[in-house]
Amino acid sequence: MVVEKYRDLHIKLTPQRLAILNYLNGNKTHPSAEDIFRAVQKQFPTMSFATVYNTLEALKNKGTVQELKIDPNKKRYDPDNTKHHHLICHKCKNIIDIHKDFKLNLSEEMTEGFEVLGNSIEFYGLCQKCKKK
Amino acid sequence: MVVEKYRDLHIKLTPQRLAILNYLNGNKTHPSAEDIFRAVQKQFPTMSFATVYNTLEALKNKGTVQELKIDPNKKRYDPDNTKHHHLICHKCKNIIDIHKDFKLNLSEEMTEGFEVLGNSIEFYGLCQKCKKK
DNA sequence: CTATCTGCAAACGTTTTGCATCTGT
DNA sequence: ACAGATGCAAAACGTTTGCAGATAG
Repeated sequence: MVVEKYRDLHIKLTPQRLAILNYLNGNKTHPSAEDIFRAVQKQFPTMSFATVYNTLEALKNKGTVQELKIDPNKKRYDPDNTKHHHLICHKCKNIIDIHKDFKLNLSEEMTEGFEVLGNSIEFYGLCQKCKKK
Repeated sequence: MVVEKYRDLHIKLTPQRLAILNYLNGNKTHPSAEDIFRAVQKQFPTMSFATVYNTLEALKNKGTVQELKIDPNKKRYDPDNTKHHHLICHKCKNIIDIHKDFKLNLSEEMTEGFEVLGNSIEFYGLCQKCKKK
């Protein structure tokens, strides 16, 4: 059952939260808060944005969901917490995941004393559909 | 003189725009619209945000300035239009430029028909100051 | 039982817009 | 001369917050 799966998050599993978790589970569309809101609202007509953001905040803190900075106009969320990158279509803004580990070494002189802990790559291009037009 | 430098942008060079261009010229701080507004307001007390955004829009279209998606809360702008990446401090959000070209090849099967045109890398870490604390 | 969550509405910070006036080319 | 820029205020947009009532653990 679904509930079992999320027990170890140690957050209160309200029906609304379970609906959000189910919507996110395996979701590769990198939805915005509004996408999530709209999807869950079908099941819970009284659903509010406060609950969506509250839940996303909790999931971020647990490391279950990642906030993406890919879209300058709104935050988007990614339930895939394995290390991966993104390939984004310039035109339609569609995003696909790139599961590949790149070795990106920076020389000391470039980092100005920074301790480098991670990286995230955005690839840009045109998806098949947009290329044809 | 400064004006000469920007003639070939073929946009109207108003005093306000020249002030913005001067502020951006060689600027490595990746300023937000408000940073720009505040800086230019000192010279032009009647300066408005509309003018800042309008000018940034024009410069984006000319490829002179790049809009950064690094900060989820506000857009930041980068007048360096050479190919480079960014290293960002998790704590203080300070950004430094990384001028290095990485070869990032993606296999056909990964790109799902996308035509890959470019990439942008964000490195994350802790800057010297924040590391000490 | 109580710490936490929900839903509503109001507040917030950033960005965009409409419009009358002004100005660079 | 006139296309396009300015400045102001209002509106739009995504996100956050305060709070009273509800509920999971």
